[in-house]
Amino acid sequence: MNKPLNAMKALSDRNRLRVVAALMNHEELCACHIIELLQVTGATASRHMGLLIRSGLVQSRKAGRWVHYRLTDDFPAPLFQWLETELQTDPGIKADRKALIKITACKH
Amino acid sequence: MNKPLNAMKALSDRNRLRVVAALMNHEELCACHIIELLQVTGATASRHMGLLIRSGLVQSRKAGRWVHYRLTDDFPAPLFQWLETELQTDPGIKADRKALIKITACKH
DNA sequence: TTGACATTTAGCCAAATAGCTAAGTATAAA
DNA sequence: TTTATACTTAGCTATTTGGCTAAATGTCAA
Repeated sequence: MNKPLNAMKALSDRNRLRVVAALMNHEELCACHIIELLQVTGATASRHMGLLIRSGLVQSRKAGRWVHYRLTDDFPAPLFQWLETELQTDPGIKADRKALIKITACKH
Repeated sequence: MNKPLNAMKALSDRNRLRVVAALMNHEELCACHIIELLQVTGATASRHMGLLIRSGLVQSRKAGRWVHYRLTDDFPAPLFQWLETELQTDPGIKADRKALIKITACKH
């Protein structure tokens, strides 16, 4: 039961859940976007993303100095659907989405 | 995002995930069944069940000296579906299901 | 009412985890 | 080649969490 257990562990932290919610709306986000969104140090963001990658929910792509993250192609569909309905109306997530408009405005 | 976050936290522990998997197959389980399944003290089982209840995934029914647990009526359907597919073939869960046949044989 | 039993709560300890700073690695630009 | 930038890794600290034992609560039976 390690696969679902690791997925649950990955999503059991507020900041990681915020990142996944952001990636459900953004196809791809750069590390610096995530740092900006969560308001944590790069080191902290990097550790969260590493854990999400090891859980199999997120994948990364290195482009020059930048790393871009996205949900994996086989992100579990039922999980996606459930999160979508649960988070759609959440005030915190809505605030994040608003913030991301500005954050992603400067492209890399 | 507290509701999904608390659900994820509830399911991010191996023993609690095992209990939920068991309840997906059993309609209702007594505290003593869960103690027997997990091989932990009553106190530990009670704390896990309290957390599952506060997460909204499980409800309890007191019958005399015994407490029976079941999944809540509004256990998120997509989550149920995902867990079902993920856990169906899991060796640990299959072993639990086998063990539960004997454990639940003596009724309260 | 007393005693036995089922569960919960309180309190302790060890392990895990989220945050930080500082140091290391890798890439691009000067 | 040197410097600056983007990210990761290592190592530290504070907090959380899962296990236990012991004590408390609640219910049934004698």
